[in-house]
Amino acid sequence: MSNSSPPTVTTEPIRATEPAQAAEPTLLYMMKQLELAVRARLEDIFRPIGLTALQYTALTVLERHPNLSSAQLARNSFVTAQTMADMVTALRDRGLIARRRDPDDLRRFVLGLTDDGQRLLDRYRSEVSVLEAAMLAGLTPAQAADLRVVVRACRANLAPSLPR
Amino acid sequence: MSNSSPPTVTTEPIRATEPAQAAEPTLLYMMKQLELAVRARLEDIFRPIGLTALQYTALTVLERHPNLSSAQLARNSFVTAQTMADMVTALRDRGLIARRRDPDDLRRFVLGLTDDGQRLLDRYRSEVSVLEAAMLAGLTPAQAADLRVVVRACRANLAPSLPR
DNA sequence: CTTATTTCAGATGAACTGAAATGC
DNA sequence: CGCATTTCAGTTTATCTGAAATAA
Repeated sequence: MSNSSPPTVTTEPIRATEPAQAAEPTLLYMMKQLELAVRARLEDIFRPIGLTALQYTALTVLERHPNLSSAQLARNSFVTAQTMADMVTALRDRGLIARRRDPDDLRRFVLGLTDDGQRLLDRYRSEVSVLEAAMLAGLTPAQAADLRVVVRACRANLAPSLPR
Repeated sequence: MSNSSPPTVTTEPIRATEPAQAAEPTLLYMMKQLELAVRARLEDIFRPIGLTALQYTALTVLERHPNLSSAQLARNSFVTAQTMADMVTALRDRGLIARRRDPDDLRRFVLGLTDDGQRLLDRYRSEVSVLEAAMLAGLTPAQAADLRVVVRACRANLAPSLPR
């Protein structure tokens, strides 16, 4: 899609008034902005090796929870099973993950990191930690610890079905 | 793209080991999960009226900061100017925002909510507040207040160029 | 019989890059 | 001149919906 409507020089319909109230953004908005900033930094880190932030995230999930199926991973990431299937294919083609049939449920393929995948995570762990540290700069250790607890609680409130 | 490689029943390359360590997700990951959950809820709220979460967010930004240009709005949202131009067109076509030339810089069009746009925000404000409250359920008022402060600090650390 | 998982196929929309016109 | 903003044009890529095969 491209832009369409003519360059009408509208003069009236805009609400003229300036910063009426002090303009405090909602917490939801600030969190979204923060997530966007984090994601941009993560993309910067992984762009050189052609990995998206979502793919990197999937690898870290598989590190903590091996033997998930692609469908489970999809629910975890709020995407459809078909979308995750494509991402799993990409990561398998790069040799970062592999899969085998679940002996207990022959419909499922369970996923896991390959040695290459594990090495990749090991190689970038410190760089990601540096990013996290940069984000938390200036906070007291207590504030940082509290942030973990509170974010976990918020996540549980809104997505109780998610593991952990 | 669709899936390609043959259904190779891989048996070996998977690292067999189970939950080696206690598997504590990184703070970055938990925040991403939380943001995904929030966004899914926002999409649920605004899907009935055909508004994306990004579009709604743009409206709230214009409410707090009238007279931004499309390019400024783009930088705020971490998208290109072209992408934001399309979104601005969509919102103008729906009559939710309008624009006029900036008298001080004739290259720019400054944006603002129309009365319809303002009414839409007013109509949904309580629903979004309910979502925010649901997210914060079970937290003490002090924890919730601290979350604001800490998120703002984190955002400033990673995106110092952003307004506020 | 119903449901979950995977896979194939196609459609859509949201984002991008490149380039031009205009004005600072 | 260089830079910012807007706009036009085309492309890519990620996501979706729909449907089928297999197995619980």
